[in-house]
Amino acid sequence: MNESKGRYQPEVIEPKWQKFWLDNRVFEADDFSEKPKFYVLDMFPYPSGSGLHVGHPEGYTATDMLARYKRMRGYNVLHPMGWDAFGLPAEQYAIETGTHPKETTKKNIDRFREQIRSFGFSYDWSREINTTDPGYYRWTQWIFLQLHKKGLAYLDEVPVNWCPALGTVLANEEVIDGRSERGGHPVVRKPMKQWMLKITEYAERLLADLDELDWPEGIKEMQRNWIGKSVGAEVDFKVVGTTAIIRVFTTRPDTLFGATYMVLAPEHPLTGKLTSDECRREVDEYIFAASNKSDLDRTELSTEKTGVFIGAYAFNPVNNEEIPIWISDYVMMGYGTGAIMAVPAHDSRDFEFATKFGIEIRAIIEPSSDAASDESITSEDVLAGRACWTRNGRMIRSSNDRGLDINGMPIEEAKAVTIDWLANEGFGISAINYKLRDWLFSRQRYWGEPFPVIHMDDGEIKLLSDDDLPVTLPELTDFHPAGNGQSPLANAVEWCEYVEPESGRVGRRETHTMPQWAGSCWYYLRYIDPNNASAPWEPAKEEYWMPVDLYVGGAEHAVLHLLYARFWHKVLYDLGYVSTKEPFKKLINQGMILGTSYKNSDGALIPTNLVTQKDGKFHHVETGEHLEEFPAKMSKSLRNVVNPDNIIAEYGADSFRLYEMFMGPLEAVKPWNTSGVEGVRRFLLRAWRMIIGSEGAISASISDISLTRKQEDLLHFTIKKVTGDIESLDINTAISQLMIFVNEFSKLEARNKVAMEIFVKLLGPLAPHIAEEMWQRMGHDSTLAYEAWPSYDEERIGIEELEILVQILGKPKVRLVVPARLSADETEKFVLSNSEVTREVAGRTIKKVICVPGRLVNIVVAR
RNA sequence: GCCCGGGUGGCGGAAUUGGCAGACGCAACGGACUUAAAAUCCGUUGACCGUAAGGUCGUGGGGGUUCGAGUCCCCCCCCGGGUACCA
Repeated sequence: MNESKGRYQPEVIEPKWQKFWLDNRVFEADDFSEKPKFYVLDMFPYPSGSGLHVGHPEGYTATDMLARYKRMRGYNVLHPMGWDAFGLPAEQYAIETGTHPKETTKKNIDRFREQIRSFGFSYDWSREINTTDPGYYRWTQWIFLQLHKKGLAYLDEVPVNWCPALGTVLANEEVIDGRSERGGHPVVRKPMKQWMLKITEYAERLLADLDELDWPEGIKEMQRNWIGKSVGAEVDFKVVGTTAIIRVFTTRPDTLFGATYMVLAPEHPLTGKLTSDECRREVDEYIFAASNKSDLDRTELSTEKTGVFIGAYAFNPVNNEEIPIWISDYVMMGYGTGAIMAVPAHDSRDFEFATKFGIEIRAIIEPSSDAASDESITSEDVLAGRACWTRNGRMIRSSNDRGLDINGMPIEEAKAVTIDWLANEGFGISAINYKLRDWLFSRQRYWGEPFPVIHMDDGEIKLLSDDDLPVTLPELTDFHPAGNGQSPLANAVEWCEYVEPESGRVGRRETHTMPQWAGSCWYYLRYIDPNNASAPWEPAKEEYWMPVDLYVGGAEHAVLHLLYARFWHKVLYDLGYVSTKEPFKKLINQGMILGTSYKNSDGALIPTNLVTQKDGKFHHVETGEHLEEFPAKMSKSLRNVVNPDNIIAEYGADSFRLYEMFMGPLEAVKPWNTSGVEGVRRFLLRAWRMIIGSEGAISASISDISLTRKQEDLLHFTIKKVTGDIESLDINTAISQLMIFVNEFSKLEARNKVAMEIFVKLLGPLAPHIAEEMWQRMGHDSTLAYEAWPSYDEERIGIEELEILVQILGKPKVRLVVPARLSADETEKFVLSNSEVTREVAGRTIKKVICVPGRLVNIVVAR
C-alpha cells in the first residue's frame, strides 16, 4: 500500500477528479457575470452505436484546453455538449430489430456521455441537450413556423430517390452509382410534394457576410463556390416563324456576335413546341434517353457530347442571323433558364459540341500571340476555328448597323456596352445567377422532427400554432416505410388523423419529417438557455452569450451544416430573435486522424489482423508476402480503428489528451501512433517525480531556494510560450516547451516552489487530472480550475547572454556568446573585435556588415 | 478539368514569418543500474568525405530575387480534400 503513495496512478486520480468536478459543478457557466464571456463550442456528435474513435476527441481536447485556460484567465466560459441524435442508423436498426430508435438513441447517448466524461472534458453538463427530446424539437418546429411565416417554406414537386424494390425513398448518400447502397437495387427519380426552404433568398447575404468571418480561407471559398454567384445577362432570342422567345442566361454577353447556335435542355418546356415534324422522332428519342439516364451516366467523366437539332432557328438579336436550335443534356434545366446561346469559338463545351456536329465556329476575340503561345496555340488557330479561346483578347467582327460596336474593347467594357444596348433594344437585361438551390427539407423517415403541419381535406395547408407544439412522434412498432414513397409515419393511422377543434374540419398530419440538419441548425442557441420551457431562449441571455467565439469541428461540414446554420441564423436575426448577423465568429477545422494500414505489392489493402511483424518488416499472415505500412483512414473493414477506451485504460486520459495534441497541428491530417502516447506518458511521469516525493507528498527537493538567472529565464520564456501557444491552439509546441522545462528542472537537486507551482498551473489546462492532484498535494485545498494564470516578465527573458552566429558571405563560421541586449552597432563592434572572427576575415576586404541584433552578423567580404 | 490544402531525417513534427534547418517526441543504437528483465537514467542518431580538426551536400524538381531562401517570385512534378458540362 505504502509503495503506491508516491506513484503516478492515473487510474486512481482521474476518476477522483472527474467526480470532484461534477459533484462540485465546477464548470457550470454563469448567465450574466462581471467577467468577460467566452463561448467555445464543439460540433456535437451523432451518438452512433460503435462509440467514439480517436478522431472524435481531437477537436474536443483542443477546445477543452482553451476553455480551461480561459477560465484561469478570468473568463466566464460557456462550453457545452449535446447530442445530434435524430438520424438514419437508429432507424435502420429499428427496421432490422424492432428496437425503438428512442431506446437505441438513449443507449448510445449514455455510452457517448460516459466516454466523453472519461477524457476529463470540462463541459457544463447542466446544459446538455438532445435534438430528439420533445422539449428541444418543440423549438425546432417553432423555428419552422417562423420560416413559414416569413414565406421561406413552401411545398414543391421535387424528384426524390425512389427505390421500387425496397419500396422506399433513399437519401442521396444511400444511393451509390444509381443503385441502393443496401441490396444494389436500381433507384429512379420520382417527383413528390415536399417542403422546400428558400435559402436562395439569402444567397447574396450568405456570400457577402463570409468576408467578415474569421474562418479558414478554404472553407469560405468552398461556401462561395457552393453559392456560385455569376454575373451576366439574360438575353431573349426570337424563334424564327413563331412568337416564341427563348431566354438564355449568359456571363459573356460580349460574345453574342460569336453565337452560332442555341441549345435547350432536353426538359425545356419549349422543346416540344418548337420541334419540327421531320425532327420530332429523333428529338423524342433523345429526350426519352436523357430522362432515363441514371445518376451514374450523368456524372460520367467521358462526357462525349450528344444532342440533336430540333429543326428550328432563332434570330441572334445583335445581327439577326438565323441560328439553329439544338437540344443536349450538357445544358441543364436546373440552372439559369435551361437554355444557352452557344459560342463555340470561346467556350470549351460549345467548341466540343460544334466540332462534333460540324456547326460554324466563329471567332470574335483575337488573342495576342503571346497569350496564345502560353496555351501552345496560335491566334490563327483561333481565328480559323481550330482552337477555342476563353480568355481575354481583342474583340473583332463585333459590330452591327444598329448602334452596337464593341470591337477593340476589353471584355468588361464590352459586356457592359452590350448589356446596355440589349436593354435599350428590349432584348435583355443584366442578371445574376446562383448555383445554390433551395433546400429540400422533407425526409420520408420516422426518426426526425415531425412538421407542425396539417393537410386539411379541403386543400388548405394548415400550420399549427405555437401552443400546439411540440408535435411529438407517434409510437410505432413497425418502422418500415409505408410504401409508395411514404414515410413510416403514414402507418400511424390515428396519429395522422386531425380534427380542427374550433371548426371540426378534418385533415391529415404531414408525414414527412425534417432532415438531420434541422436540429443542428440552432443547437448553439439552445445551450444558452437549455431548460427554458416558454421560449427557445431568453433574449437577454442570447445577447450576453452570442456570438460563438470559437467553433471547432470537422471539415466535412464545411458547406452544408455551416451554410444551413448561417441561413437560419440570418432569418432569426431578421425576425429580431438573435442579435448577431452571424453565429460563429471564428471557426477551426480539426484534421482527420489516420490509422495504420498495410498494402501488398499490388496495392491491395490488407486488414490489420492479417498482418504480422518480423524484423521490423510486415508480412501477410497467410501468404507471407511482404507488406508496406502506410497511414489510411480508420475503417472497420481494415480493422485499424483505435478505440480511445483502450488508450485511456492503459495510459490514462491525461496522456491521451496530450498525445492527441502533441501529434501535430490541430488542422493537419495526422497518423495515429500509439507508441507516441508512451512518450507523453513518460513526460507526465517525469513531471510527477519532479514535484511529488516517494511518500506521495510534495517532494523534499522543493523549497524556496532562489532561481538562477538561467532558470528564471526558462521559467518566464515557458510561461510566454505556453500562453501564446494555447491562445493560438498550437498546443503541440506548448507541450514541447513544457517538456523542455521538465527536462531542465528535473535535473536539479533543489527546486524552487513557486516555479513548480507555476508549472502545475501551465500544465493544468492540458493535463487537468494530474495537475489538480499535484496542486492538492502541494498543499492547496481548492481546485486549480480557477487559479489565476501565471504572468511573465518580458524583461526576464533572455536576460543574461546569448549565442549569436557570425557568417561570412552567408556561411556559418563562428558562434559567439555576447551580452544580451546589445544594439546593432555594439554587436558589430563586439564581433569584429573578436579574435576568431578576425582570423576568419584575415586578408579579405570587408565590403559590408549585416547585423541582426540578438541573432546573427553576416560579414560580406570581397569575393 | 477547376478550386483549396500540402510535400522538411527511419517516423510525427519544429523553425519567432527572410536570419544557426531538424526544437520536442517516437523508433534505433551504445552505456549505467540489475543475478536478469522491465522501468529509470546518461549518450549517439540528416547524408556523404575524413583517423581527426574539418569539409561538402541537404527542406519534391528546375530557375530567379537577396549579404542571406524551408520561408518571397516564375515554371514543373507528386500527394490529400472539395467539386463536376453551372452557360
